[in-house]
Amino acid sequence: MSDLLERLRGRGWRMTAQRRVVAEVLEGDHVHLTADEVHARAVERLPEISRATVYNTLGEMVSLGEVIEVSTDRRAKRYDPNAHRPHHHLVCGRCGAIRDVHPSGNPMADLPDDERFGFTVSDVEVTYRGICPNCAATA
Amino acid sequence: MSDLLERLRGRGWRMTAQRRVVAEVLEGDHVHLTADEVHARAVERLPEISRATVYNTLGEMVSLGEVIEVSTDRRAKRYDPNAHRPHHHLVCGRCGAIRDVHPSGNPMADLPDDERFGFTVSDVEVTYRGICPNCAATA
DNA sequence: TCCTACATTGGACTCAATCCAAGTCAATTT
DNA sequence: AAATTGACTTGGATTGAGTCCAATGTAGGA
Repeated sequence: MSDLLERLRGRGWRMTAQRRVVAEVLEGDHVHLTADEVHARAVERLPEISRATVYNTLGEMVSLGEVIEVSTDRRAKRYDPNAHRPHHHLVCGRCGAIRDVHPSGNPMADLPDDERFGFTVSDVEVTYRGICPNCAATA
Repeated sequence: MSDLLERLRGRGWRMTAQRRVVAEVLEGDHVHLTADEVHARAVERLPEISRATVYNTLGEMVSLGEVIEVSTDRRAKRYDPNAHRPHHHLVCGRCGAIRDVHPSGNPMADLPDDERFGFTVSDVEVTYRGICPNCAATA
């Protein structure tokens, strides 16, 4: 069931009720919750969990590489448990909805040496922006 | 001289000392200043200019399409006057330095229809991340 | 020159996130 | 099973970036 939880346990992560609940809340595909949304859902299962703990826990999952931090706009960061398969994001500019996408092509290979300015380039992030069908209907 | 200033004037933009100074501060290539940095430099020329005005003015230049807002991390937004030529960004994860880059390839064409989820996709942003030579030396 | 619609100001406010010192607890040790 | 202890949690204060707003100033047209 809890894929993420299993992965975390497998890393010898110290388990607490709070951490378990946060991990459970993050299960699923196309899940991109903000810290506040995670907190709201966590509170349903564990009423006394604090915001600080949610922030701490999410931050650690990110450090462990089991969750990806997605910052597509100036609003709150979103947390994506889909860390096992490389992917990019498609974002609705109106409501902020996010979908995981897997474009063809290899943008890393598209950056010529003479445009690297001596940087050690380690990562590329591609963000597609547009309007989701839902917002388009409510234009 | 001031390319940006000319473009803005040409659009019938009401000119004030504050707006002129902000436009002047933004001249150049690979310029990616934060609002606060723009304010600091503007104050040197016009001591009484306020932060609010810098924010307002930058915001308007962005609406006019003459300046691009670059938000590559959770730190302050940066403002890029290079709005005439499409480009992407290479960012140093350590110090936040930014370079404009022009990768080959067309990421827009790389997103298959069945991965668009009904969105009207209007834009793609590619962000390369790494470490700049300067930070690499000071490892 | 006068007028007025638009621009500027600075201080209060918001929102997301981080910090911190005190209290709590999971897991190891005895 | 109890003691131990270093890691985890808490909530309130704080930070940082940015926005808002009512009062004041001014560019540019008549």
